[in-house]
Amino acid sequence: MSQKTPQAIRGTQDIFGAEAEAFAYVVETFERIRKLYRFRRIEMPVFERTEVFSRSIGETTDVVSKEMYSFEDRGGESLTLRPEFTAGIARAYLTDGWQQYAPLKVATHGPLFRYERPQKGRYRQFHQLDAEIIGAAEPQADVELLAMADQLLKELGIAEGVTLQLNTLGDGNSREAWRSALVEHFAGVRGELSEDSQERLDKNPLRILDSKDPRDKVFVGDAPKIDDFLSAEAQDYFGKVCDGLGAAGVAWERNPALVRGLDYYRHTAFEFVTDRLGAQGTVLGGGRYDGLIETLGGPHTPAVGWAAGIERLAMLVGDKGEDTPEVVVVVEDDAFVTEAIAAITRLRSDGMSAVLIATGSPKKRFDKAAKMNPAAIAFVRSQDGGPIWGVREMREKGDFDFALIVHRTVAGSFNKP
RNA sequence: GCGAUCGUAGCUCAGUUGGUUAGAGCGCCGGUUUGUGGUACCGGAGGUCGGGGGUUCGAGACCCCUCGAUCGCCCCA
Repeated sequence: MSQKTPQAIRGTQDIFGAEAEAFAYVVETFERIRKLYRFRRIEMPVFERTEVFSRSIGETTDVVSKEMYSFEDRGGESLTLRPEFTAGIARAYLTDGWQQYAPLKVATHGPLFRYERPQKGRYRQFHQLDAEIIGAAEPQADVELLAMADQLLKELGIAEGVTLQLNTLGDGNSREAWRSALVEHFAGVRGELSEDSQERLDKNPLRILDSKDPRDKVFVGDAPKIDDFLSAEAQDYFGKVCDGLGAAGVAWERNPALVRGLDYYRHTAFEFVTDRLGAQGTVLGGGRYDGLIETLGGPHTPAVGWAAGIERLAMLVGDKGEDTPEVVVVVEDDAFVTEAIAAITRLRSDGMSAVLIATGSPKKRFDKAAKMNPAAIAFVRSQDGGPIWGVREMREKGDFDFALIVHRTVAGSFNKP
């Protein structure tokens, strides 16, 4: 290990080869699906004023104080690398006049940053797909978003082993009533809870529900259920979401312990989870955040959205492998490099992927060419002082004579022989 | 922030209870043979064994510190 080479920043990744192909495959599939559902593409800044995130998330949480990449710019302004998409999009909705397009369906993807300890499927710079519907209060919006997520996972070929867990947090009042009941329930057995959960009881009681500690699980089973606190409207809303999912053919299961840590979440909450990624099982998650836009100083605006970790999806997708070239052009005699460059240019213009090999001994050049497993190898050598082309077909490429096509192209002749 | 495991050539790894000039495969470079060519053979470059300190006659192996990686806890917008 050289002393002088700077190390990559902890939690960042250099993605290469088959992994990069899998990553691109995820993004390309998302782009295709998002158009099917008519979500409009947006590009967002990677950093915002810190308050965009701190106000929406809540000043007090650990999330804001410890887990954001915040820094001061030269003017003394506190800025933060985006830890999520939603807050920035909500800000743009207000500052860019996007309210005129409501209900607005938007999609984007890109890097996000969180100051966390890296582990499997978890990085400091990571990447997400994101889809939001802003200004739509009806349950159909939730359904459409979930149907899109479901189709995405299916088309990525990873739906097997991934399940949609669904819950409702109810409206503001339902949620509050449930929360107090939970606090009361757990406070009664406080001393028997894990240390972590005793702290959660004060800071974030809903989170006790998904504690991994067996000491807590004992009391989670008979904890109050949200269903007993839902208002008639909230119950009706959730019912319509469930019905819609049924109509859309989206399979799901109820998880009454699925919660959100932040107060602006209402009604629908969901996660697509797998057990194939160790401790980081959530592959796509989201919910309705009717309270968010108000925290940024906007009017009450219902909205719902989800985000999905690209590297987690890419891990499930598995190796996509890199394409092999269609043609490898081997320069056997260095006198004809120019001809080879002209020829490979024609190949590429005609839509064939091609690589040029012109280093090493002639023998090694052919070895290298063969190793790339191309459909054909084209080679130029000297004969009577001039260049002469040869083509060798390495594998079948359909019902046409690929070698002949390549030969015509490299030789610069498009006439019939 | 906490815990466990790990850190030997570009990559994947060997390296016996601490004992001579630290090895293999792949890759890379060169060559031989084959003379229209993927698989054979020979050779070469490349490592202060993550870094620092300590124990010892002697440390890649043992101890401490440090950095990094992996996985997990916390947190998860």
